[in-house]
Amino acid sequence: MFDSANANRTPTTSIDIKVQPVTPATIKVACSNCNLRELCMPMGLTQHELDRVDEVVASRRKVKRGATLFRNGDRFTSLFAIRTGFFKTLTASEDGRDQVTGFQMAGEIMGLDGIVNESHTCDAIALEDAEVCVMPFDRIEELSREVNALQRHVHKIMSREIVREHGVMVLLGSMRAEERLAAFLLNLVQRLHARGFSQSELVLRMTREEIGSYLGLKLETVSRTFSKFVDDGIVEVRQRHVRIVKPEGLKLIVNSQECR
Amino acid sequence: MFDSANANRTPTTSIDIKVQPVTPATIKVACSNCNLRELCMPMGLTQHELDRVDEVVASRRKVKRGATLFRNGDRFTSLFAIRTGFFKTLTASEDGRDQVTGFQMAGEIMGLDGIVNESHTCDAIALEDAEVCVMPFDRIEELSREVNALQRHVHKIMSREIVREHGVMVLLGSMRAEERLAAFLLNLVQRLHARGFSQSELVLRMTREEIGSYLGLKLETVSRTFSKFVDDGIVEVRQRHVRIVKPEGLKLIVNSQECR
DNA sequence: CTTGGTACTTGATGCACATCAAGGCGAGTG
DNA sequence: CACTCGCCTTGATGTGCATCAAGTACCAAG
Repeated sequence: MFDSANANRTPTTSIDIKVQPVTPATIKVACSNCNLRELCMPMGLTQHELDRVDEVVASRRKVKRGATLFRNGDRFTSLFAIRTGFFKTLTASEDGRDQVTGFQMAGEIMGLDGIVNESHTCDAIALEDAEVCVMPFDRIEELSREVNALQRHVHKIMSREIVREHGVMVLLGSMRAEERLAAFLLNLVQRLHARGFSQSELVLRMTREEIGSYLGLKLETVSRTFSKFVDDGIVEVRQRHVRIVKPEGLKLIVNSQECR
Repeated sequence: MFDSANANRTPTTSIDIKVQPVTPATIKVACSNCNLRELCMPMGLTQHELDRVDEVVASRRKVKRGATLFRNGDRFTSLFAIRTGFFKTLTASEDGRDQVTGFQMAGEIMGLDGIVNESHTCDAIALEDAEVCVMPFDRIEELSREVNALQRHVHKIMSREIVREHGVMVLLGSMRAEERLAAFLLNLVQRLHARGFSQSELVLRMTREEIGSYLGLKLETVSRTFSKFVDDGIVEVRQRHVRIVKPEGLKLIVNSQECR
């Protein structure tokens, strides 16, 4: 399960959203040999279990930059593991107010919100061309009854999401603008680093407005705060290219909590 | 499973925290005849499944007002279903900043945050004398491999928590003080109403400061906002006793979104 | 090249909420 | 009864961020 990003993939045309059934004819691109498996697969499986887990991915789907993977109100059937690309999830309250509730990158799972009412409660939109593994949820449930490690893994993924959101609540409820942005940047590089990217350089896939929406700030405030960090020599910013010069500087800001 | 609050309970002394093993000697207080089962049990079980689910609750535990059920760093072993009483959960970031991340009432489940790392990441503190059902998580996992409805139920509970937190993120990220408090009150009465209490009257179990912490506001702001609602004739407030005079007034405030 | 559009930056001003400060109310206690 | 303590209310003032506004940089299309 949770197969994502592999060099061996079938060539595809660039139709906006395309479903590729996984059949014997398709070149085998299984979770078991996916290079993201440490990120999204349960560890310590037997070979037999690994083979079973491969069955979870029903198909793959390409999502063009700007396209929607699923949207609020869509019937829930599957979870999605990101193979490549970058997403945002948008939650809309009844009254039209909407807000970015997360940014997801390769190896992360989307769609957990849909389980309760069998219908999604947020929109998932690709911020760059992406490919996801489609994992029908009833198949996940079926298999996780048989493979204990998979069952535990599913529980952990959901629990991790709950804990992550606790962190965002603390951020939104008690941090000042500089602290929020510093925490955001640190979180991003940390996740990118876990995927083999630089610890100090990153390319933002989202606009200032999207960052602001996520952090509960206006885009002008995000921009100003970036500028302040640059003035203070903590980061260098050119467009969406960010280079963290003093990571300790950011950590210091997050832990300062002079306010509230 | 998820047995909570029942009239038939064994008499206990008032030792601060007390564990009551469920043995044949104990008067039978099973989920299957718990009056909260519609809230926290999967529906549509066969009698046999019901009997199995009863086994999930290993013991019960009383928690005095102000006492801690579990705290950040405690080893995770069990989920807790509230039988009676009212809790808050507090999340503390490394730097000592802490924040109320939720208020839980009878029929609700606590401890989901502990699954990922097998250790709790928040404190659960009783706001009034309470009793919880202790449900060892490995027993839940074991049984949910056999009872499909239970498996689905566990997934739904976790997904529901994720969706709830999305709502809080929107609240914290985009609402003004009045909107936050109005949304908070509406949420509370709605949940209380589902438990058979009044739709218009409620007793707050938490201080203004705790409400403020949850809503990302200072206690003075919470107090002032209450006063404003009283001036506008939307609610009546006497201490922690709140009477909602115009529920539409509150709904209007939540949906106004004039700001941000 | 020019043109247009989107994303971003920066300045000026205003406002919502925090902060600081001074009581008031109710409950428990000596 | 007075006393204390925790919790709450209310006023005065300050400030962090939103809002409004103008202008710049970059990119894609003509």
